[in-house]
Amino acid sequence: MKQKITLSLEKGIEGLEAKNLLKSPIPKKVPLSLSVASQFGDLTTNIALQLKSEKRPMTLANILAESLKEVELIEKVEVREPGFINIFLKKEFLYQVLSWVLEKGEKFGSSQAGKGKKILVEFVSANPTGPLTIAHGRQAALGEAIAKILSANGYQVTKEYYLNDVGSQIDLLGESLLARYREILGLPFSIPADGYFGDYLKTIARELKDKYKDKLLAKEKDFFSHLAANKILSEIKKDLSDFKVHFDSWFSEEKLRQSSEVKKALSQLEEKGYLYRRDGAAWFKSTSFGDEKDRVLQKRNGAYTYLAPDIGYHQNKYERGYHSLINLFGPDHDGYIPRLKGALIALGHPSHSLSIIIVQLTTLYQGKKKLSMSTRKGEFITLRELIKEVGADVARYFFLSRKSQSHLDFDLELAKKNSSENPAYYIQYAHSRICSIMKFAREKGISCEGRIKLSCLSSLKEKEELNILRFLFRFPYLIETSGKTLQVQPILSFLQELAGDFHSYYNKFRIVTKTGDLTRARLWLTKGVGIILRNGLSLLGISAPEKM
RNA sequence: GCGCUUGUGGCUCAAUGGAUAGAGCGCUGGCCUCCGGAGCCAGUUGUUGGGGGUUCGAGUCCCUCCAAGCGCGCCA
Repeated sequence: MKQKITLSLEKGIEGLEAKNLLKSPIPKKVPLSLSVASQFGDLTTNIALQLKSEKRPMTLANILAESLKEVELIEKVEVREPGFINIFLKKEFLYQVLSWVLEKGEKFGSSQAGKGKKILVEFVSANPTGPLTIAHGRQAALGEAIAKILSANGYQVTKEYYLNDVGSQIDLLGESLLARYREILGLPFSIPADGYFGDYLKTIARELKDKYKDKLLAKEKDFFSHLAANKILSEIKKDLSDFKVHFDSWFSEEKLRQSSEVKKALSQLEEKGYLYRRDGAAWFKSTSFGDEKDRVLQKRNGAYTYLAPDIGYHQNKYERGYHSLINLFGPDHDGYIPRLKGALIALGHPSHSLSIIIVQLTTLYQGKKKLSMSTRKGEFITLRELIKEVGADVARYFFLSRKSQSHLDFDLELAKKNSSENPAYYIQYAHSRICSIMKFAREKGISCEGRIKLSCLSSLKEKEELNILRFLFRFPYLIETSGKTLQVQPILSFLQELAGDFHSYYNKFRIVTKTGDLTRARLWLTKGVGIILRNGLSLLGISAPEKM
């Protein structure tokens, strides 16, 4: 539909050009967007305001509007000051949309726009040195939703977790566990100053004592590192699975380092002249790419810095056939972006092929009280505790209710409330209400299965009904936009609005009436809303319960 | 000091550069003999942190100041 209108607008513009009314070249794209309010029609274009001409925008708009009148399914075209062209679609078109929704069901809103292009989404990637925190939870919720949205747009998406299972943090973890082990055996112990003090290591130490007594004291430090990391990793996997987040791939830094990939990437950088040696260390010339200073890749003692294997890792992503990479990082990594991106550009990858989404921190509140967190000190609310307190759906709702680059204040007290004060249930309630209506109708012997009769839908005349139909029309465009902007939050707002309009509609009109055709039409409408709510919630990873 | 992010009713948040800045919570008053009251309806609450600029049009873009969070290692 949009295409048809765009086409005839383009024709109209060519017409203007032919009459020499334009001062600027014809724009490549004609902007056509969904109207912000129903009084402005269904679709809107501001093209007349964009064109440079001797004539007033209003004059141009009126000429262009004429060219649209021919298009089928357009009810009317209005031109409003200062030069908007508002397009009203025929009711028949909206009925058609509803029948598409019912026909396509859970596929409605999906498209093949991505043409199966391979995309890799990397997120969470928390070091296996402690339990997942709520900050990771926010990333998990967001990453999962982005992956689902991209899939719905026809991309072939892989979700990957980069596992920093080697390096100084892991060494510290091992030392910390050894210390706890000695502690529990009644031996003198000391935890490294920048080690891990959380109680979870005590728990592991206790298990070791119960199983092996003091026999492990002879083991190397590495033994404890591996043991602790593996143990914690399996907890992390369990937490994610409880949060309904599933990774397709776990990429081990240790295996990466064992391979020659890191070395290879560094020598490629050297070939291209972006690597030099100074003070016995190997430096990457990241200042060539806007970084504030050059960065060390290989230390004087021969060990890699964090950046080196990370370059190798990203190079490896490209080599695996992904030409579009999306990374979710915490805000503590934002200064890190120029050097990573710089390295990838140096290796010949286009700068737009890597999108980095910074997911800001979450501050947890207990009512008015702020709860502080630090993994190393062992003071934090874990993701597990959060899910236990409020449930996965509510946690997701709050995580996704703000755009990713904003700080999130998470009020535990509000989230725990099982009542109308908790906004998380609003959409779900609409969905279960719909299921309940459908059940009621079935029990009355009214069936709305089978083919939809478009003639029957013409009973939908109320402005509330037409308004809801417009929502259904907007849904596929919403998914499309979301796939481009990688913004998840607008989907939540949309569902919230749709649920709200449906609640109002329900209170004002009866769905199941005495008139057969009207009842069937309204049930179809109700069913359609249910499908959209379900599809939308599913993209967000929130369940759509039939009963609550 | 430098960089990134944020600043919108009492609170938590919306608003592809677009038309009258919207929701929820809170507060006040109403709504089930009938499809789920975790809902609905009405009312209340705004100099979009301050100041300049670009634009037909700015909460949105640019400059500047203020405030908050985070980051500025041969840590990861």
